[in-house]
Amino acid sequence: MKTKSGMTQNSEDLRAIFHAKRLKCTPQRLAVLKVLKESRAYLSINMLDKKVKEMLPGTGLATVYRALETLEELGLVVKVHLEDGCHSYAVAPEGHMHPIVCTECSKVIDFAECPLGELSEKLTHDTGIEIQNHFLQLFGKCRDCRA
Amino acid sequence: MKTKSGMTQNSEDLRAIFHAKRLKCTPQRLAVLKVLKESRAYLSINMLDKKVKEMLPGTGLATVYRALETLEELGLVVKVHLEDGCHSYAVAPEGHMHPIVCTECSKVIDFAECPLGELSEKLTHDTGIEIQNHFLQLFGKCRDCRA
DNA sequence: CATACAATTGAGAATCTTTCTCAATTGCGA
DNA sequence: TCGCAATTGAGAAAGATTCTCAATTGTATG
Repeated sequence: MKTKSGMTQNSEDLRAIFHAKRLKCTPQRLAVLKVLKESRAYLSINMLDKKVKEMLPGTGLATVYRALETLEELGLVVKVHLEDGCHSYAVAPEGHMHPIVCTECSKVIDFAECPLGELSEKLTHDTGIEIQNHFLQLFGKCRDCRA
Repeated sequence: MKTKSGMTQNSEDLRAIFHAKRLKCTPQRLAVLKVLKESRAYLSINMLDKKVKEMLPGTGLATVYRALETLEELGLVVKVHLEDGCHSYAVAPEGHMHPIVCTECSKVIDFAECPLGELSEKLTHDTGIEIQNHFLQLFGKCRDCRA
């Protein structure tokens, strides 16, 4: 009952998401998503590639790239920018949320209290710029890593 | 009188900034900074390279990369992440500010009303994560580009 | 102002990272 | 089950970034 809006999609939900856009539900795409879901952290392309190959041997690097692109278009995965300028990927949070990334262990905690709704309106009014989008990430050290 | 804390450093200020870290004040580094200051917009490496070569013919691409790295360390320049995942560079704003990037013309407007100070404290308290840093950018369409 | 030295530079090679190509394979609708 | 369009693997290609090294150039020092 709650699957469609809840934390995780089951395989049927996923299948529907793919088919709605005439995309195939392939083991490679599922593997990439599964790896990200299981890790609960940002993963670089190389780490992803490594873990996907463990889960589904033979998967090519190009396929990992392509799967990420597809999953991003479907809103299932987000690309993130790390402080050093590199890219990584994570499962997309539900609803409008922003991630807190632990700088030690790369774990991700999403938070929903986005302070930008009202600020955007104010800025649009003050500056004449029509705010369309924003990108926000926090970096910190999680409880475990502080011990 | 206000140069040291105001909008722009004059050449003497700059010289001091370099020398404080035993770095040379070279025409190449100055050119990269000048191009960024004059453009008032995010510039990709290639655009920077092009404009720097116009200002100081013979400057190599590697030097542009190295200058950006140095200027970033000095806090004079910031690396930014665009929506498509590419990197660009801009002059660092004074104080704690965040940029609004016009998605049409790449112009940058900095704003100072960072809503994250109090939110960070709240999150640290609620989640146990010690927030160290954050990254925030807004995207929108500026007045000129809406006409 | 001349000198010496360490930092910096230019050019191209080397090393990633990401995309593209194309034949072979595989989901999936009919 | 069949046929077709979408997808994949592998490697080539393209792009982005860093490295190497000899030559050059700021700058502190005298």
